[in-house]
Amino acid sequence: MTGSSAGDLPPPPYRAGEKPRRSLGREAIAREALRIIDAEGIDAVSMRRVAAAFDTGPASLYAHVKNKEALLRLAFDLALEELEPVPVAADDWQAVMLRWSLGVHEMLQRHNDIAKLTFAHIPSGEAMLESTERVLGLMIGAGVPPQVAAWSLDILSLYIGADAYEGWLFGQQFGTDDPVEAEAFFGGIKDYFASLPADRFPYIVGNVAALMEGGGEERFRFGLDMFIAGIASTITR
Amino acid sequence: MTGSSAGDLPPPPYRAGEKPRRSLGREAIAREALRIIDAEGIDAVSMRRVAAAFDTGPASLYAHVKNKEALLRLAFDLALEELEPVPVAADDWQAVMLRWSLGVHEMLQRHNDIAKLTFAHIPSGEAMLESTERVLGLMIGAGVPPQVAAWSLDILSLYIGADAYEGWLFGQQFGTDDPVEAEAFFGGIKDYFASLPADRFPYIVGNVAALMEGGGEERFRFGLDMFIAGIASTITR
DNA sequence: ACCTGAACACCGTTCAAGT
DNA sequence: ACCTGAACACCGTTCAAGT
Repeated sequence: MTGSSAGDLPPPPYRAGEKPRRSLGREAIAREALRIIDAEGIDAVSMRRVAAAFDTGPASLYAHVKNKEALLRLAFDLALEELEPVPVAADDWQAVMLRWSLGVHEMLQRHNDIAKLTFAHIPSGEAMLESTERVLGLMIGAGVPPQVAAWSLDILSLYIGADAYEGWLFGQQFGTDDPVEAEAFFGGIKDYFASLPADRFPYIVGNVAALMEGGGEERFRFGLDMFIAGIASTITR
Repeated sequence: MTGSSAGDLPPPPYRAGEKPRRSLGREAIAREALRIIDAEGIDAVSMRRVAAAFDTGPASLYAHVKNKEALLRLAFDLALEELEPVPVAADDWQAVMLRWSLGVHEMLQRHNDIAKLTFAHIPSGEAMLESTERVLGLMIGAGVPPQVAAWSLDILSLYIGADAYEGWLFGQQFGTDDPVEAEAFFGGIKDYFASLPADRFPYIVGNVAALMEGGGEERFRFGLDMFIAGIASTITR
């Protein structure tokens, strides 16, 4: 029997915490925050919990990020990097804009309530700047007045983020993604509208179906189409 | 000297806490929450602080409201009551819709970041139901397809709330309402855009002014006008 | 039904002290 | 520069006990 058989030896003390303790750093911290957002949403992110993933206390994070808000912004920037670049050679600006909008919307939906972080976020990442440049160029190239193009980009971003965030909130109001519960929730609202006195609220009562229809993707697409058509109408040839 | 001269008597003990201790109740609690929102914003509202205004502890509130979220919703409903009713006899639906939108936007701006509570809020108050009925009626009466009218109302509300919320957030990013600080903040962004390599980002660099112009009310109005025009274009006569 | 004190299980951030 | 334990000043919500 030699010392090389370590099977029944207690682990040496300096190896007790051997699990590959991840080292800190801006990106590692932001990535952990994004992981928590994906799993449980923004409210589940706390400095303590992020720090715990690195086997340390919350104070350690402050050497890398200014505060919690900055950490969440970094996590959002990571998510932005998932976006596919806008194709360079594309002439149909309306189709490009629609596809880009749907892509952003889908990305936001993949990350729980991350859309809440889109508000007042000024694009600074490389990828976002490039998308902005492309879409702006396509619009102006097609004859959209520059001021209209600039405002349209802002408003479009606002609409995409707001719709994604609202969609998440509605999802929260009936626990899980259970479609049965969703039906019960929206059905309850429908019944409420339908139960209003028809003499005082004829249009609401008479259009209950339309008011509840396609609360999700369909309504979003409708708004998108109408907005893009609105931009197109500003082109004077 | 009779007992009726109370000037030099110590206050009787049962009058020690005489200050007219406000009694609890759903509305009183919600009104206090709204007061705090107006003064310091939503994040300043805490169960403890609201309770303190009634000289009691946070547990007392739970006899009146389910939880903090419900309390904030009640506060928002109070703010909604400030809205002026949509005029009954009005034929120009586009003007009515524009005025109503601006009214809601202004109300939200009066209450700090209360716009954050507009997301996923289903109108239930008397006043809001009546506005919905009127605007819906005006649109449908003018020939807008019911489904378009219903979706448009949703999207319009989303846009109004999102813009107001984003406006508040931008206001936060430079401490107070100091226009000098605001100029420095937006000037910094402008300089950043202008400093990008012009060969890679020709459209951004070439349209810095348009990208920064009228970040506030002007851009909001533009989006509103375009959206209402979009609705109008769905009328087939 | 309404109200309360105390407790539970958390927060974000700062600070002095270490390396 | 980076990391840490401990502390500060808070949170929302629950619960047993009171009226």
